[in-house]
Amino acid sequence: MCEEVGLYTIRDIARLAGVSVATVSGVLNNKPTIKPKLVARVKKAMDALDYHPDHVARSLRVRRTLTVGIVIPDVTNPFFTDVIRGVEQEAQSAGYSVILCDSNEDAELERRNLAILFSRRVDGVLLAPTSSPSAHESRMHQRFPIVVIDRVPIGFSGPAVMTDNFAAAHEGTRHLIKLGHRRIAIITGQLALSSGLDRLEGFRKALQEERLALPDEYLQHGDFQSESGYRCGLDLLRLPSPPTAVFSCNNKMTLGLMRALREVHVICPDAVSVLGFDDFEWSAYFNPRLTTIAQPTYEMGKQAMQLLLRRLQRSDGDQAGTETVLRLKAELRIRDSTAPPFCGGEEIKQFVDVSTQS
Amino acid sequence: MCEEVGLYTIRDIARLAGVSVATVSGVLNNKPTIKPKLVARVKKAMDALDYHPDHVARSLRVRRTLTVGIVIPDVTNPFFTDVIRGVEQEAQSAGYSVILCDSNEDAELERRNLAILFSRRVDGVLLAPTSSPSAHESRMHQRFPIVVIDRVPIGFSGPAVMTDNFAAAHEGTRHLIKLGHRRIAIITGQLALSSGLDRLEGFRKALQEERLALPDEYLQHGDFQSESGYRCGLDLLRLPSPPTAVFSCNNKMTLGLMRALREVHVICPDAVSVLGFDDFEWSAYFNPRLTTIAQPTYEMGKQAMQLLLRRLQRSDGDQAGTETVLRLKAELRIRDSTAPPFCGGEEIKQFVDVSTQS
DNA sequence: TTGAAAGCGCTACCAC
DNA sequence: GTGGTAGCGCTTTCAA
Repeated sequence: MCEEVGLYTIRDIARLAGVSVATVSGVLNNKPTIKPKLVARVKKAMDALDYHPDHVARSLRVRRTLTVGIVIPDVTNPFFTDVIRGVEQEAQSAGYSVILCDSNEDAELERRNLAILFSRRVDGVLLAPTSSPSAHESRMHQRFPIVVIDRVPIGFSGPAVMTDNFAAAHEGTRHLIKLGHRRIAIITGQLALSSGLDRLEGFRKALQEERLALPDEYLQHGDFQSESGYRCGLDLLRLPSPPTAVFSCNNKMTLGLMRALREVHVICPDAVSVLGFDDFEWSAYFNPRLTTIAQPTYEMGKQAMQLLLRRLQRSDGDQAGTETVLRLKAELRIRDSTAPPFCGGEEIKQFVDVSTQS
Repeated sequence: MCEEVGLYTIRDIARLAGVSVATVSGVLNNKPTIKPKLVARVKKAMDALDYHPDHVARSLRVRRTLTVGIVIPDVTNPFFTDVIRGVEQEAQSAGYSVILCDSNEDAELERRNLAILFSRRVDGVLLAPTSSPSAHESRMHQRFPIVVIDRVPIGFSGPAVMTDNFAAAHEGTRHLIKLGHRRIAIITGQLALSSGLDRLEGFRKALQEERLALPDEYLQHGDFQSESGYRCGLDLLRLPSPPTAVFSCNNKMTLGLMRALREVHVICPDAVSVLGFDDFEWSAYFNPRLTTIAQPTYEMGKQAMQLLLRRLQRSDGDQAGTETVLRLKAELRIRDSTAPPFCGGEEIKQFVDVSTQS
């Protein structure tokens, strides 16, 4: 029946209020030059018809959509949903809407999503890129402001906000070392991504500072997916001389690693300590409770959106502006999955300060 | 410098290809009446300029945006992100984009989000409503097709897709009963939501079938938030005669419940069994591994989007159509958090068939 | 088969 | 201060 309920236009309002469309438009845009009396009349008419201005028409006219796109590899990963939440919050309060695109860790899909977003004339984009080196060379990057989050492809330059992965990994590794571990392994992410490389480098640095070796077989190349954590974990545990501690570079891989541990009946932290990158609501309920490096996810989303908004503000012109890169500080959350090594075949010596957190 | 890169219009293409704009438009819309030769020429011109048609202008003209909105109470809840993933997938392959709105469990925000989506002239909306009874009376529900997911407010009628909560709760509770539990408590969600009420009813039914009592103090009213699970859990555990099993009606509340258990040093499942509604990737890594009722989340998202798309297809006219309600089947995943009751002060008798799953 | 022109709902300019 | 009107980029008659 009332299918076309409420599809009124500015002209309907104008007619009902007995003014011109220009006046109605003025009211919509809070033009201060319109007499209060008219404003009231127009508003009354709007209320009467429950009028909601057509954002599409407006966008076409003013050449701004008040819309941003966010392209992420996996909506299902709690890391990204926390980020999204921050973005959403910030967007809403600035009057923006956000179009969500899941690129499914697929560079081609990412490219296509960016094209779609361009067609839809979003004002800007937040992008957590896939690892494909070619993706960021797309022409889309010239089309609208992009703020990269979490991870930048090696060689990319432009505005970005992420965790200070180097420092975080360094701190986490130091925690392991202070516990007394000497044989420490790492399961890395893609090294073509800053988040992958920086974490490895922070890890390396901490080892070097203590003159600890990193045998090739302790350096396992993962890809941030659960499966790789599992596979690498298995490889490590089956080594003739397995590590006494493992640093897993993201939440998914930690999951895989824990599965591997369970499968070969290696008890954590008794036989091997586990330090995971990424914290999540459930970390404290694991068996054992997971020691993690918590990224400031929500904050990351907020900051990224704010950064993007600032770019959009700036006269909509020179996007070339400053190439801001924000590095947010992570937080080490020590729980039960890390402990001093258990008679690991080697010297368990020196005072072990478990409570250290610095 | 090249700020305005690629903002070409259909006229630019027409000029370059030496045809009229109508022809270009025809090519864009795959009109079969255009000579292949011209099509080729136009396409070449498009490629040359890397032309991407303005979706905004198109939307204004054809009065369809190929956009849907999804309004959910919490992007951060893995239940919803799995749903979103299903929606996204289905939307992408149908050429739709999705605008994400987090209503933060706030009825007023939900209402506002719906209004914004209407202004943006989305073709339809997927809505996981808050519990406020008034929300679904909004005029917005007359404006565009809405498919409700997960939970419908009591009294709502319209297309919806959700889990068969009654059956799922019934099956889960039977599992507890078969393990030998007699003193079984429940922590419910909002009973003004179908998901809250139906789970309670399924639970009740299973109890009644076995002539088991449900004392008032075993019926704890939660609100699907972690905090309420914690509070209700504490109340239950401090009862003079505490239950030997607790059924928690969603993932967040289960989390709170586990926290309560830990806090009062009650061992699960030795002292009390826990059955949680909602499964997630991490359930199997909890201490203990959680027995859960897994909803078909991804499927729910897919089905909901498909249902919506079908509505949109149907001549864009009679939305009044059938009031389809899909009830998807859940799956009981038995793990370690449920076990036979431990000399709970009462008779532990009869044969206990732990492996049952029917 | 192709092209010219009207118009989607809004804003912004200019004339009153 | 207010109103008439051109035009944002596209689709879609209708005429040629």
